[in-house]
Amino acid sequence: MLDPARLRTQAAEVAASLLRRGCRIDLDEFARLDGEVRQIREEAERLRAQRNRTARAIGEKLAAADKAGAEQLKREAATGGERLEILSESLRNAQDKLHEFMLGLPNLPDEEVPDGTGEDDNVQIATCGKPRQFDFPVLDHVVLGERLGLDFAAAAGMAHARFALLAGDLARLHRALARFMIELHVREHGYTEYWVPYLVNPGALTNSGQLPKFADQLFCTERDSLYLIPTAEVALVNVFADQLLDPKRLPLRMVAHTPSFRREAGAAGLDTKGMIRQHQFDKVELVQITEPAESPAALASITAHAERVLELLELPYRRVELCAGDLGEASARTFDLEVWLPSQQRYREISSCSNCRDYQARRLATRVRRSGRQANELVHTLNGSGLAVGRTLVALLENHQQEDASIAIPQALRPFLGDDAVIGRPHK
RNA sequence: GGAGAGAUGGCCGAGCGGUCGAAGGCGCACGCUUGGAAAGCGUGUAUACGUCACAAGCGUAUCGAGGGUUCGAAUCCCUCUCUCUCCGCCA
Repeated sequence: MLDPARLRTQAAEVAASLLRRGCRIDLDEFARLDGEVRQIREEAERLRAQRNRTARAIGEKLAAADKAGAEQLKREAATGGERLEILSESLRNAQDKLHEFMLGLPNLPDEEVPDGTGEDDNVQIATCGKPRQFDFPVLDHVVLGERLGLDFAAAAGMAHARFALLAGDLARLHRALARFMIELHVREHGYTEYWVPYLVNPGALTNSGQLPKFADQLFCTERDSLYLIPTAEVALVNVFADQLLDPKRLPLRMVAHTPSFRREAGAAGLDTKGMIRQHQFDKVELVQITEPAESPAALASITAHAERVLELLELPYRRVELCAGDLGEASARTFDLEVWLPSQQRYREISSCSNCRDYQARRLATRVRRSGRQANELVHTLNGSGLAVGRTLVALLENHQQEDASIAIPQALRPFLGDDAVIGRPHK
């Protein structure tokens, strides 16, 4: 959510900023809704102040044993209640409308964010690692995976399209990857591990920015009105909802390994083959909660933490900065990490690291306590995938395949895989 | 799912129709004390919104949430949510 005060005082700047990401705000509508709220509230507060004064006076009369005076005041106070009731009702309505309007607005892009309207305008910042030259025909992860225990038919049979099932060494590899990532972030990057609910209520999703706009992308349990998390970010960021934090506790670094569930509505025809785009995928998610001034540095750190995973797994990748038009709803600035896929001869997203500044914090009401007469402040929140486990599995299979279709395991991962150096060697 | 108990400020905990935004303690901040620290002593310390200069002051709201009774509700009534205990079921 944007700062309503800023929208009042710097309307033109806000509108221009939103326009960069392709969002046209109706400033007149805002002014109308906001003005209505303020006008009604002013009158309601005046009436309430009057009522409170009278009630206090009655109390004083009674304390002074002035029964007659108290009765007199009571008679006066009896009128005017209906007007206040009407005002309260319309105030509630006006506030709801304003709130709904505000919930529809995305975050403002940071000034450094490049212009652009979509994916094609994103800016490559760096490439890291060289795509390997193969001296044999490369196989894609579906062919490689099926040899090892990847089974889409079984998954579709028991669930639906866009679900996968892993067996044997592939399931072991998947588990090893997740453990490797989370241990790295906990032991070397200073994150605290969380284990969180995979079903959350609408309030949690509104706080993190998924609702009300993106309900279509979420799986919902009809009977209980709970939603499956589309990312652990939702759960992690809500841990500190409604809290006033001691600045000494910041920055908070949190990591969780969870499944993520996405309906992928509107993605018909995209990545229909393979494990790239699934309804359910595991992800190791990083979240940082920081002092406002620290969030730019934190974005750099969270991105570096995700990159470290790719480096240790010896996977070639590049870092891309999203243009204003491609930013996620809550993000002010985002770096995507894209891993090289030999079968596709291109880089594919494997991590997205975002600084949401105070956009989520405002909905969450997560603040830092300031001493003296300084006003308390909203924290900044950041999130990044460190990494998407399924896509990492895909990248690992393809990049580390050998001529006999077995998979070489990078050194750093071996301790998590019973020290195996290769998996899927053909049987003699 | 059944029965009972509870939900108060950053935390603990009193209050059970009026001057209660709320005693007391802890914590925290500042000061005194000290060679320095601890202890001790003193002072201060809820949040959000409005007005306004993001000051002071003033006003409004907030004692789990929503409704009700009343001139007036943390306190009384109703509904809901959550937590705990016991029973049932169960990975």
